[in-house]
Parts: sequence; structure tokens; C-alpha cells
Amino acid sequence: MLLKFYFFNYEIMNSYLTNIYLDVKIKVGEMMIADILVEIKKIDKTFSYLIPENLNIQIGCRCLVPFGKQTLEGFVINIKKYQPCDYELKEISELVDEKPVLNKELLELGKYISKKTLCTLTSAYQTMLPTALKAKKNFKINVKKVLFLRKVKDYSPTNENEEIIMNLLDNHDISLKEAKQTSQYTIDKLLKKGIIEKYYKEVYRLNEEVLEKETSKSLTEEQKQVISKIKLNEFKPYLLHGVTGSGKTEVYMQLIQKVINNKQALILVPEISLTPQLVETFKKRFGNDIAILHSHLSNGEKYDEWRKIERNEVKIVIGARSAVFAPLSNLGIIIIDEEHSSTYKQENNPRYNAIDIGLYRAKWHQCPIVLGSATPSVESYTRAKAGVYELLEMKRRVNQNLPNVTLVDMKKEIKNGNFIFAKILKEKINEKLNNNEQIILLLNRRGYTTISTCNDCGFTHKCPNCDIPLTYHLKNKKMVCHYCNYETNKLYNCPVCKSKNINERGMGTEKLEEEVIKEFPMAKVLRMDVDTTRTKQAHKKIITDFENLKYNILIGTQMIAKGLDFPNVTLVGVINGDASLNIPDFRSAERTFQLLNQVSGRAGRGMLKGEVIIQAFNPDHYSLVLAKNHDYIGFYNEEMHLRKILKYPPFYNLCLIKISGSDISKCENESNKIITYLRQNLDEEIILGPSPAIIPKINNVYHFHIIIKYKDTKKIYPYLQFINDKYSNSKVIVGIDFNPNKI
DNA sequence: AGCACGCCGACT
DNA sequence: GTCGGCGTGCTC
Repeated sequence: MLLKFYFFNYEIMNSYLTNIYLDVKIKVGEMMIADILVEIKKIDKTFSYLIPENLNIQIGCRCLVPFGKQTLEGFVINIKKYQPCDYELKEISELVDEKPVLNKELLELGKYISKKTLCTLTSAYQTMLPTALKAKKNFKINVKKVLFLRKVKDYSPTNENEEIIMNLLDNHDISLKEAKQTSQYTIDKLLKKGIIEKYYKEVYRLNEEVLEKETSKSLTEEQKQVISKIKLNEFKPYLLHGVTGSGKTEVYMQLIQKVINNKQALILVPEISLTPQLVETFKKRFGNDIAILHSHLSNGEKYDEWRKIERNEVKIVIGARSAVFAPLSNLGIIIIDEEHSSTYKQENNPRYNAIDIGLYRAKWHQCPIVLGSATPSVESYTRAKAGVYELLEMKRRVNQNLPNVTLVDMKKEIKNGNFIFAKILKEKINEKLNNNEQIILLLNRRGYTTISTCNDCGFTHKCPNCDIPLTYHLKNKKMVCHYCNYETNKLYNCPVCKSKNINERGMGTEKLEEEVIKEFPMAKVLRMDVDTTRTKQAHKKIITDFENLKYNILIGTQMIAKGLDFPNVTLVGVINGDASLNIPDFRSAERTFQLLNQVSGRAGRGMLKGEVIIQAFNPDHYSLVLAKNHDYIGFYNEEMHLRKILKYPPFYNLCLIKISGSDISKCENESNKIITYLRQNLDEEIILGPSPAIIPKINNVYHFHIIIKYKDTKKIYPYLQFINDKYSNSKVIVGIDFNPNKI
């Protein structure tokens, strides 16, 4: 059975996209209708309701409406004059927000996302808002209120404690908790006498540490050049290509400084909990005029930060991907740091890219957007070369010193009996330890051992839900699946042949930590990976402890590679530097180059010269050789050559259709139907698949992939939209991902 | 998402 | 006959 191409009319199917805003002025006695988008994702169309005269309904507010037998929350999308229709209209029952949660810009942006990523409008709006403000009845977060004290009348203190308290209250109101530290007895007395009184004051949950202010640093010639080239009052995208340590952060801060007199700044970083140092630097420069948004905040904290922004109480927003939706009303600059990072692309619905959203918003606000990176993505650099972005370059480190990188062939080392550390790495570690300098060791694999097999029959201990080898973790002494978190006990007997000859191979960070302690017993070793950073303050603690020289060696996965600035680190060692080349993805060379470049950038940031040693089994691979030479352009050219031959981005666009479900044969059937439909309608495009995903089964759900390589989005879009609609309500889940991160 | 409606097989 | 399975379609 083939899918038939029945009828397609883009304008009709997206009629809500063509709605024009009415600047509605309600005349007395005139009946008005509101178009409401209800909270149910699958429906995704608006319903009209009468507006009761006593409700001040505005576009962008949430309200409660009767919907069949239920009452649902929804967004007011449009307000229009009453016009008769075939069905009877119900009335809006309740208004949830007095002020709109979605302003005009965000309402339009939601439509753009829904169209661009083929997601429902409801899910677009929901992802733009913090949990507390999503349309969902019975879910509300209250503002936090704390008891405060204020002075009611003048009073001459009769003792020391009274004097302290009255002096504090002369300046500003203080919290009861704070006041009690002086003397609870005195406070009770003053309250009783009516000198002071208690009242509830709204407070923000995120605690604000007051840091000592730091002034601007003097700039290098390159930094000055870059800043002078960025025009502040017009829309223009810039690609700032600056080597690690060239002072991009300082450039960002000085640009922001120029903007925030009358406008606001938005800066995105890949994952904020990994870069507490950047936040701290900003706080030292700009005080507490900053809102922070990232996934490690509680719902209450996120809500508070959102309101600070919405109320215009801050001028700067720093955040991870979703902060691109921060409700800033007067943006003067958008900065996206480490623009090549894959974290800017959301992997699940809506599959938006924060860079696209940033470009949209910069255009809306007519302000510049700066994409910064030491290793821009191949796509971005191509755009810069083509003039779509203006290319700005900083080729020198502030301290003029790029680290020296050595590649080591581990095939040879292993022959000489050096299984984990190459001879030179061992020597260098000892040397740095003796000099009291710090060392970072990168191993991009967590856990203890990564594969457990039977030497007699070849059985591999795999996850029953995902068919992926399990990783042994020391902490709970369990075999763990890194895809679904399934846990089970270690096997001592092979379940197939009963042999006791179980072999454990592959090293993760836990084992590396053990080996480092064994090899360098006098070193103090710290490990940073997902497993050691589960608690809220863990990242920050590890980073400050290492910063304060409490440890000699920091071991970690890729999370230690990004943006950290430890002046005393003079050696970076990469164990298994080419492991990521074995990932079957067209970007694996690019990711490897970026990771090596980034982690190398952690060495020698202070006064001392840095050194990097990369251990690899394929040290001749171009991504390693060019990373060693700090040769971004060389890498770009080499990579472009291959991308052209293999018809990958930026020469072709990619679209990934993911077909998944628990019934494997249904998945296969539907995949075949989809690919036949595509092949019937598209001839110039390259259509590949269907093939099982790289990990064919996760948590008992099977995944199949179809890949389209295409030039013109407009041409394929209608067919994909048709597929998306067709499967919007089916057992087999079909997801469409434009420009996917991984294929 | 819920809920009604309708079409089918199994059963006191 | 009728109870209940779920596939389909609608909700302003």
C-alpha cells in the first residue's frame, strides 16, 4: 500500500500563520471573539470563544475555556470582532494572566518555529515558556514571599542591639531572618512597641552573591579591531573566529557594556553549569544586573529569573539553549558563544536550533548577533566566507602563547608495554607534579570498564532493552546501560556456556582515576563526569576546588574541555584522542577536531607555557594532525573536500526522518511506505534508507532512519509536512529533523 | 487529551 | 440478545 498524495495547500493548512494582528480597541457593547489555542498538543488549531465583558482578555494571555466536557487552559492568539458562524460559541470562563506571557514577538516567533521545524504551535509556545507559565491547568508556582521588617516610627535606641537594628532599617528594609542574627529578643520588643512591623515581601529564589567588582581589561589590537567592526544599531550576523585564549569573553563584555545603557544583551553558552567561571566573570563586571537561565535551576528559580527579565529588572541574560526565548523587549545584542556546539540544537520536538532563533530575534530587534568560536562549524564558516555572516578573526592568544601539541601512536606504546599512559605522558605528568603545576586528563568515556565478554564463547553482556554493551560502574558496583540507565549485577559466570572466564575491556574515567592514583601515588586526583556532578552544586565545587589548587590532576569527560580557565594548568593529556572518530557520523572528524582543539586550549592560559599530549591509535588522521598544528583553516579545507565528495552539508542539506515504535515490523512497513512516497515525488534529491538507527533499539523501542540530502527546502517541505500530518496520530512515531546533529 | 459513537466478536 | 473491545472523529 502506497501513501497517496491527496491534497496539499500550504496556505490553508497553515491558515493561522497568515492571521494579521488587529490592534483591537473594544467598543462598549460590541461583542468580541478570542481565538484560543488549547493546551492539547495534538489538536493544534484555534477555537473561537466569546469574551465576557468583565474580562480584560489580551493577546498572549492564558485563559480557561470549556472544551467539550473538560475545562482547558489555552493561549489567546487573536482577538477579533464578532461575526456569525455555523456553530454556537461558548464563553471564556476565566482569565489566568493579567499580563500576557507571550508578547507579540514571541507569538510570531512561535509560528516561525512551528513552520520551520514541523512542530505543533502549542509545543512551540510551551517550550518558549518556563514550566510555571506553560498552559497547563492545576500547575502553578507561587511567588516566594519572605517576612521583612520595616520602620514604622522614629525611636531612639536604648541599647546596642536596638541601635544596630534601627540603623539597618534606616537604610532599607531587612528580612526577619537577617535581623534575628542580631537579637531575636530585641526584635520582638520593638515589634511589640510598634516601632517596627512585619510584612511579606516578594523575593527571588536564586541567591545573589555579591562579588567584588572588576573593571574592564585593556584590549589587544585584535580585540579592538573586532569591537570596532561590529555595528550596534543594525541587524547583522558576525562570526567571531578567535583561537582559544584570544580573549573572546572580554570582547563580549565590552560589546555588552556599549549596549546596556539603553538596551539589553543576551548571551548564550553551551551549558551554563559547566561554565560557572564565565557567569562569575560577568557578575564581577556587571554586578547583579544579570539573569541566569539553565536547566539546573528549579522551576521556581526559573520562574523568578523569567520575571526579572520580563519586568525589565535586568539588562543581561546569560543562559543555555532555551534562554534564547528570554522575554527581553529591547535587545541590543545577541552573543552565541561556542557557536559550533551541538547543544544549541534541541534533539526532541520542537527540533529548533538556538542559532536560527537568535538570528530571527536579532532581525526583529534590528541588532547585531555575534557567533563566537575557536572552531566554527563547517557550515558557519562557509556562510562567513560567502558573506552571509561577517567574518571577524582573532588569531593570537592574549598571552601570545599557543600550547605545544604532541601526538603519540599508542600502537607502538602498547608494544613497549605502555598500555594506559605513553612514556612521554608519564614523564610529563611527573615533571608537572614536581613543579606544582596542574594537569588535565581527558577521557571521553565514563564508567569503569566498558565491555564485558566471555573469553570462551564470545558472549557479550548487553542491555536487554537496548542491545548495547553494559558499562561497569564502581560506585554502585553495577552494570549500567548508558542509553536507558538499566542496571544489573556483574556476571561472574557466562549465562551461555557457564564459563568463569569473563573478560572486561575498555577503560572509562573511573578506571583511569584508579590507574592515575596507582601510577602517581603522590598526586591528588579529582574526577569530573556526569556521575560526579549529579548534585546541584557539584560542578561549581569541583571547579573551585581545582582552581584553588586543592588537586593536582583533573580527570574528566568532554565536560572539562569547554571554556574552563585554570591558569596553573600546563599539561593536558588526552587518552584515546581518536575514539570519537569511530562514531559513524559524518561530523565525527569535525567533532574530534573541535574537542581536541578545545581541550588543548585549557593548557597554558596563564603565564606558563602549556603542553598537550594526545594519545591515539590513528595519529595520522587529518583531524588529529591539524588539531596538533592549531590549523583550523587547514582542517576546514580538508573537511570541505570530503563533504563535497560525500554530498554532505554545507553542499547538501540533510533531513532525517526517524521512525520508531515498539513493533519492529510495523516500523519497517511504515518506513518502506514513507520512502516509496518520497521516491515517487522527489527525483533530484538523494534519499537513503530505511536503515536501523546506529543504536537500533533503545528501551525496547526500535528506531529506523531515512535520510534526505537535498538542496531546496521549499521543494521537499510539502512532502515532509504531509508525512508529518499523516503520522501525527499513529502508533508508529515519525519525527522529522531538519539539519540533525547526528545521523 | 477525553469522550461518544459505531462496528464487531464472545458470552451469561 | 447484550456486554465490552477499540478504531474514528470531534471538541468553539
